[in-house]
Amino acid sequence: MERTDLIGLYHRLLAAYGPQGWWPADGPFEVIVGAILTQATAWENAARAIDNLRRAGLLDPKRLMNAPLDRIASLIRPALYYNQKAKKLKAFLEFLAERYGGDLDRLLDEPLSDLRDGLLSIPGVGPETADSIILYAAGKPSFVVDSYTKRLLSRLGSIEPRAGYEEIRGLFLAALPPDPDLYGEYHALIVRHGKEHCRSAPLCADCPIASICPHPKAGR
DNA sequence: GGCCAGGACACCA
DNA sequence: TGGTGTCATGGC
Repeated sequence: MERTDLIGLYHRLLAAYGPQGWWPADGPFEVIVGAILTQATAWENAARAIDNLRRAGLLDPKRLMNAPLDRIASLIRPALYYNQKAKKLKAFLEFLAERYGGDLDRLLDEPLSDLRDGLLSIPGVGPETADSIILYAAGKPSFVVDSYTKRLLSRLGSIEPRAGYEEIRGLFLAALPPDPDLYGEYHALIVRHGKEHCRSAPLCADCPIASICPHPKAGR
């Protein structure tokens, strides 16, 4: 495996795309709702679902907690897998109520590792969703790995195609200073790049990081 | 009309 | 552990 200069990669992406300003949300609770609703779903569809919740006055922990499950599900239909995601939202709110008396600030003030363990204990919250919440809602340095991240590092030869989530996250944690702004911008840049380049195997023509991409068809 | 989005989980061998 | 099916909308 080649070792990719992850700091250098960050600067290349930043130079190519500019700051992305993630997460697109108004306040930590909206970040959390968005993190769950965007699972395996285009952000535009998740955003529609969030708008529906907002118009219904349910973008609030207590009010969403008291809303019927089928009411939530019908509002978030655009977000795909809406029945499952309605249950996931409820599961998060039950966790928040039982462990923190419904106080979101108390949850987000937890030390990073405790916060991560707590979030991962919630059914429907896996590592990517947990790290998104830790990073973008709590503002703590936990790197978010998604399918774009995995595909990019695999393309660059830094990981085996079957590398697991924690292994990939560990590469970034080891290479970068624990800066939430850096992590947040980096993840957003990887997503931006992934949407626009290298979707299918031999691509990379006019790719902004082609000069460090070992792929034969990279236009270097 | 098919394909795929900023995953997680259950089930199987 | 790793592979695979399920969930089930909307835009291109």
